[in-house]
Amino acid sequence: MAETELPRIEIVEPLCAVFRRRLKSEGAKYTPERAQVLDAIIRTEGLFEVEALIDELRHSRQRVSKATVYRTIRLLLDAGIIQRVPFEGETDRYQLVYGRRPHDLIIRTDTGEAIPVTVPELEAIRDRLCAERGLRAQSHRLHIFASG
Amino acid sequence: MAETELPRIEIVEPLCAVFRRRLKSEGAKYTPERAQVLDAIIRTEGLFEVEALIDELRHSRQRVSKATVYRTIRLLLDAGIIQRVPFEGETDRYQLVYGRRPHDLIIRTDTGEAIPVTVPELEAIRDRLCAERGLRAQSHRLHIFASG
DNA sequence: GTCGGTGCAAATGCTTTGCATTGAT
DNA sequence: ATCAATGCAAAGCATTTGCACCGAC
Repeated sequence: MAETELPRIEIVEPLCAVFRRRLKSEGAKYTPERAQVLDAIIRTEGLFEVEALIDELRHSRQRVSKATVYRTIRLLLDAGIIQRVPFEGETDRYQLVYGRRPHDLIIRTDTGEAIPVTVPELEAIRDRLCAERGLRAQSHRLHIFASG
Repeated sequence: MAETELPRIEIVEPLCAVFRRRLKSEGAKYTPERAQVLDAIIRTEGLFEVEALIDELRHSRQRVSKATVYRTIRLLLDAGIIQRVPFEGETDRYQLVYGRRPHDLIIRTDTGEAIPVTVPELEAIRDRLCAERGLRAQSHRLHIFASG
């Protein structure tokens, strides 16, 4: 399952099914609120902030409270479906990662826009650097700051 | 000035002088409290958290209030002497960067230790990625998470 | 005496939590 | 009935800010 090709792999199974299965496996429920949160995230391009998500959901048919949004985000993190992307000083953003390569980012310093990119050779580099020091690489994060 | 050799350049001038000059240039003062904060940071190995810095300073001869620590950190950031390193979910850490190459880091998830590394080929990669999109790369940051 | 700097305590803003209620099986 | 999920409001934290006081030039 997953994690094979380059920029983005074929997702053979809808994300909501992945999430539902995950929840079921730990005795939790796939509720309308949780579905609503996941849907809103899937509709998102690139990074999102929790506040934007909450706004988005405010106008959705199934109202979802702020507390539930935060709780669902934690579940999605634990499930490996989304990933937190820390920003300096600013509030954390999140992005979908399930079935995708972990994103590297180009962040435009003029517009603030974050452009996901994939740098395949980075994994070899990082593994080598860690191996040289007797460590095992777990993940990495590359932020490139640029302007137009 | 500075910014030349690889892992770390010779610093011809003490950091406190750099800071003092910077402050003077904007009509601000190099106070004992600010000196104390900078000293504590210099004594630090690698990354530090604000809370640890405050603790450290609590036992120093010149007491420094929490507010002043935060205010001084902002000044040091603006001066390019330290850099904020965001961590997922956790509170931000900081590190000295003045007179050093922008660090790439291996961060040990087991011990919290931050190991500066330099990945020369990264600059070519980042320039290429930006050029492909009509952008100009300014800087980058690579954090590799690993454990022993 | 004018300015900036400091410490304190209060305020802020994001996130989490306690608790009573609700809903599904 | 049981067990988890929800919404709300309150609590928690790290950080920032307002303000009165202090010290250097």
